[in-house]
Amino acid sequence: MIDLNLLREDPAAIKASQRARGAAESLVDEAQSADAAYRKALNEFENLRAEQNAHSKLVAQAPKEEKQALVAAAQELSARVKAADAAAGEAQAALDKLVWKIENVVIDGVPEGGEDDYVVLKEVGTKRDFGFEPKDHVALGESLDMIDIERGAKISGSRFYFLKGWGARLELALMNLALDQAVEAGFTALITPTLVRPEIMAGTGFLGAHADEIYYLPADDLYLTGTSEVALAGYHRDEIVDLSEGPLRYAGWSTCYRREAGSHGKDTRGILRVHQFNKLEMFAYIDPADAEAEHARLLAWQEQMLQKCELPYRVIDTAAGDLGSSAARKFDAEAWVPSQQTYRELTSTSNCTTFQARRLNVRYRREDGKTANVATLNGTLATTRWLVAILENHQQADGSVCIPEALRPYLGGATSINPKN
RNA sequence: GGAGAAUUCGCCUAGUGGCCUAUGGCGCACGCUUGGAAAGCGUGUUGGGUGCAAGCCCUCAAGGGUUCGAAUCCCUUAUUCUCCGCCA
Repeated sequence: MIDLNLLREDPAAIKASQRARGAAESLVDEAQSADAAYRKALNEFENLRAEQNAHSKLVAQAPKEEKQALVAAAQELSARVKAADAAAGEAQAALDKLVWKIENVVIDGVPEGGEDDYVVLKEVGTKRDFGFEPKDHVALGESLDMIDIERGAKISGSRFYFLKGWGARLELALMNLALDQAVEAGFTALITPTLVRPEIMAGTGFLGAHADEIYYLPADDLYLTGTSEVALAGYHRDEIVDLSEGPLRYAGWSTCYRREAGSHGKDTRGILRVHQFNKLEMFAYIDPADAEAEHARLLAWQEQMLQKCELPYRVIDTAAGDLGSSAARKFDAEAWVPSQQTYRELTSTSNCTTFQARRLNVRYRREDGKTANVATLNGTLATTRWLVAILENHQQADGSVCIPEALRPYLGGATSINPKN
């Protein structure tokens, strides 16, 4: 949620952000008056409560014969306190409802507009001139016996698959390469729960507009997470974390589950868009003043991984309207996919500033001893989707796939994956 | 799945309806003492809300309830532990 102080002091900034996102500006005015009403109601309740507390002391100390009269007065006061309490509670609920609808305030420089209004920040690497008709990852996965989509569908339905042989090994190699890089950079490795309680799902903002993207287990009232970000963000919920030795950085590995409810007919071929995949996610808790610098670092680590996998890619600055509600800025790195002659997202990194931490109540102690909300940031370091780009970009004319050097130590030193016959 | 016990400040702990504006210890911080340290002594030490401020309000796992008044009584939920049962 947004900072209420900002709502009081600089509502114009929030309005500008809402405008850039194409979201309702009127929410800001509504929230402001709800805030004023809440504070008024709270004040009335607190004054009455103070009166009641004082009166209660009189009752306790009064001699027996006076007690009855005092209690009678207290009863009447008690009723008024109860009413004021209820009114304040309602005012707060009304305020919360409005405030929760306001999305994070975008950072200056984020392009305005929607999905197609991104700005390309850079293009790195060269797209290969194959000199032959490159196969797509489905054909490669099949001929190299790495990806079995048919049997995936037989077992679990569409958008499921088996990774087999070199496919399974390549996936684990990729995850291990990413994990080792993260650990070397100072991240703490975490394997996270993938089933979480409703309040964690809601707290991380995933139960909002995209609730139908999420698998839910009604018998247990648990949600399957679409990213370990959920568990990583919830990890320090209701805590005052120690940032005196620098930011807390976690590298969370988990399987991710997504219903892909809104994408029927989109990317139906192959493993580009699937219901279940693995992901290594970076997550940082940091002093808000350092958040933008950390965002740049996360992006740099992502680029490092892409370069280790020897993939041509570009980096885009996502437009305001295409940001998640928690993100104040988002960079995506997209790898070139030869069979589609287009760039496809392999990583995404969001700076959530204090928005997510405020909702999850994660704070740190500042140098002046006061507590304040931390900033949280997240970013992908590897996912199953990377296999698509790796297979397609490194395929050879003879149908084999050359293994990027950085991955070889994780694959017993193998240099290429070859067809059986 | 069944039965029982527990949850109080970073940690341990006192507390069975008004004197709890929550006890004591450990730890931590600051001060005194010291050549310096330890010990000792003293002071401080949960967070949050609201207000220009003084202050006031909330916070004893969470949420409800009873009561003029709840850490304390009742209900629900969560978590932990013990025992029994079941089990890949």
